[in-house]
Amino acid sequence: MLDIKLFRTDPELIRKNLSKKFQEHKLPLVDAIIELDRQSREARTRADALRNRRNSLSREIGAAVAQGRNEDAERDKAQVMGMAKELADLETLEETLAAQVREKLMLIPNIIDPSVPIGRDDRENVEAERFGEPKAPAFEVPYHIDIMETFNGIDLDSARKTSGNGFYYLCGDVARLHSAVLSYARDFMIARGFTYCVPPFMIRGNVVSGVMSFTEMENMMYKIEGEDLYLIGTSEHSMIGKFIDTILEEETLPQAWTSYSPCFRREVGAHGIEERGVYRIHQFEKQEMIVVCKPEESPEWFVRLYRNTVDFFRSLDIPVRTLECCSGDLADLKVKSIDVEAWSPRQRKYFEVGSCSNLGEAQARRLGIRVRNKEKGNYFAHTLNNTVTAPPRMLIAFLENNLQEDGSIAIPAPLRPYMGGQESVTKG
RNA sequence: GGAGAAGUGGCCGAGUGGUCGAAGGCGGUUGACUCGAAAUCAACUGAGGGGUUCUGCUCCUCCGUGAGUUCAAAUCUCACCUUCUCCGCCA
Repeated sequence: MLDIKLFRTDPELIRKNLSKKFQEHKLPLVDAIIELDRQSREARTRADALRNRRNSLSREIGAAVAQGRNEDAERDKAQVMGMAKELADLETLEETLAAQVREKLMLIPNIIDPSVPIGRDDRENVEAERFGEPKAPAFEVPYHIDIMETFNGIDLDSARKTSGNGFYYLCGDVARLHSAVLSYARDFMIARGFTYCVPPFMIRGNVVSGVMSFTEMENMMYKIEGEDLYLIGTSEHSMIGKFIDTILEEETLPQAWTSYSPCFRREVGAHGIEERGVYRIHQFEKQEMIVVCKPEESPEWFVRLYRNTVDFFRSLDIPVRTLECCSGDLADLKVKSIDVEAWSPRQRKYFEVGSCSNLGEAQARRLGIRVRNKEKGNYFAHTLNNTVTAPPRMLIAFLENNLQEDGSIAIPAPLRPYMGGQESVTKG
């Protein structure tokens, strides 16, 4: 969501940005917004004048009544009532116009960072950097579910029976690996100065509609029957929601949080739930990071955030690369976004394990997350978020990359304390 | 689940129809005093928006949300939302 003032001062910037994002069909909206805003202000100015007149007359009536000048009071009352209709009509107009402006404003994408590569869709995303040599073992790497099954580590049949497709039972060492990865990720982020947080796993409807669009809400969120509560799709929802309609003291910034939560996603209209696998599922767990900071610091934080994920995966000996999201693939709210992808020795390609986004002030503007500043006036904070790791999916990369020829799984040193000191997991 | 109470500025808290955007206190900023932001004293200190001859002036809106009564609503009426306390139940 952009500042309406930008439409008054620099509409050309908005138009160019639309072209970069291949959303030329929204160009007429810009002129529509400018015109509606003009009408809106005009209505407001006229209504303000009438309200001013009404207020001063009301004060006079008060004084007249107090002094027993009833004729004066009655005369002024008649005057106020005489303009009541006009004012009521104007106020309706004000509301209608303001709502129209807001509605259209929501459709205009955020101004993207100059560094974002121009492209139409995800096929034009650009590889930025590789970390670690992609592994190509001499032996065949099985499908991740098959690897898990050799350890009796997954039971999808039972999960389908109890919960349906898109759920899983993780068992034994695989379940322990899952928890170990999360615990390690938590400590990894704490060591880097982030504050650990376990947030609510359900949030109210008004928070949901604040943090995402209506279609996103329909496609992602599970609603609790009979309650105004939704299961979170990521802890970012509760973590950012925590700041809704607050004015932060400047010295409390930056706020760097790492949060844990289960995540629930309906995945309607997405790519569907994977039949056999834990790549895309209805329920998973995730260690997340979010940052609320001053505008001038957000580009620097963006780099720090995705580097955390890269370093985390590298510490587990998993090769990764970063993929720059191109202009056309970038969600409307985002200024810049980069995916972290892990290497799959089985598929011999990288696949997404995390996504880092800088939302600029767009999210903060929408949610009313401001920073107090007496000299310059209060301003909107910048918000960012990034995945540390989401284990069911990251386990795919973990198992494939650490699989030994004898079928055992090597446990990289940093993870061993969380696995009872084991150096490897073997078939039992 | 049952009963009761309450929602006011960064925080606490007064305010039951007109000069109330709102007493008082805390916190904060600035100044005086001082070796010293320890104490004391003084001034200032909510948010959003419009207009403008623009770093000033001015106007409008906001006291949980929405509707209503009235010339006029923080204050009266109705509905809703939320929170708290006690009892019951339970990890």
